[in-house]
Amino acid sequence: MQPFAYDLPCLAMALSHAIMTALLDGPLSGYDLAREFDTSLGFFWHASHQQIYQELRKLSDQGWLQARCIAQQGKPDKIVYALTPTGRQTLDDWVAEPSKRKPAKDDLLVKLYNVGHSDVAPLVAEIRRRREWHSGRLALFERIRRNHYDAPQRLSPHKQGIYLALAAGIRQERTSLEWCEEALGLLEPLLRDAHP
Amino acid sequence: MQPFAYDLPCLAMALSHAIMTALLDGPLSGYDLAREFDTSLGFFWHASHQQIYQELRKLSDQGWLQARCIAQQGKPDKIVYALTPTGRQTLDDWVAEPSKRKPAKDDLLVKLYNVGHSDVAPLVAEIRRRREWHSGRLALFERIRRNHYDAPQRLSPHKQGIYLALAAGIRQERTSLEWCEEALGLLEPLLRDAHP
DNA sequence: TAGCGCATGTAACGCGTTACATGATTAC
DNA sequence: GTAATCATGTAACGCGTTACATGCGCTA
Repeated sequence: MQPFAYDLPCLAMALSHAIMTALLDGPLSGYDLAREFDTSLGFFWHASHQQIYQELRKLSDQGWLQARCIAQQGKPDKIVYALTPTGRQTLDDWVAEPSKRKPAKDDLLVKLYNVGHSDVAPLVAEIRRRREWHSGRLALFERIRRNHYDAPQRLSPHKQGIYLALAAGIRQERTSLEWCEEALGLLEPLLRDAHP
Repeated sequence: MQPFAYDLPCLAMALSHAIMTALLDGPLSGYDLAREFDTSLGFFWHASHQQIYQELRKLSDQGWLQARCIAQQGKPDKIVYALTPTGRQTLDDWVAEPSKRKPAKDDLLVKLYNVGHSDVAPLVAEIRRRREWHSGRLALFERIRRNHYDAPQRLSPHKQGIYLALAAGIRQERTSLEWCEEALGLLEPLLRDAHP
């Protein structure tokens, strides 16, 4: 029954926590957060500004963030959000929960099941495009590692955590690149004997 | 403006195409499809039976699948779906479209940004759990490869496509496993100097 | 004067998950 | 009897995307 339990809407499973995580290092505005979610944390959990603003509203209503309006000169006012002690506690509780893997879904792998029935040329083109993209991503991640996370054993625990996320990204991209090479090696020969 | 355009609801971006892909090899019932999506194709694009039944309804309404009721003895009747020529064409068109990568979102990587602020013990436990899971998955995938996709160069093009999906899975799992080892190597030493 | 950066939102909609629901037959 | 397998659905809801919307100040 639970009369008068929580009327507040439930919060996004993880985005809310990702936002709170981004606020660990200090208060930020929605705009700043949106840019943060285009890089760094956003490499592993992307979010659009629309989603972020809605989430910030909910998090404030819930009491996990404290909003403060800041007047600026030459720029529009902004609203800066800070973690509250309750928010901090909620975040810690979430970190302690077991995470669920979400199986990554990829169109391309489904399309591969159509080889032999459909034309392979577009798939080859797509895999070549991905090879370029992964190679760019890999270069970016490796540059970041070289510049900020060299010698991980000597880093602070906090930076070690971030390093491990980056390391996951690097391994991921490298693997994807290698797979692209393998796939092209197998599919390119099929291009000659074209399809009906 | 487009008056009287399509009144039919838009179809699931990829699940509909995944279902049609599964029907390339012959007609199947919703139940059969649901089992298919627990293995093989489902390794790369999972779907629940609820989702599948709804999608089948839409695909039939759209004219991309043909439903036929089959009476059985000792078992409930079943509805078997087959690709129509229009469906087949739609599928081919989809394969030829460029795919969009969806950046995989993973709670765990976000949680790693909390190291140094929250307790690492639950993260270490989570990574150990994942190590076991990935290792099981890898063993499964490698068994399938050994049994059905040995010597990929000699396979038919259709099987080569499926092989490549499997190969992506194998590389993925291997990479994840290696990452788990690296992460545990870095985080386990932090367990002793425990947290406030 | 046109476009970009800063700054914040609303609305609609689709995909996916979770919970709930039914009912027959076969195997232990 | 009671659990598992076969077989098919409905309803609610939340996350995420896309499209749409506003308005100031600086630079080319």
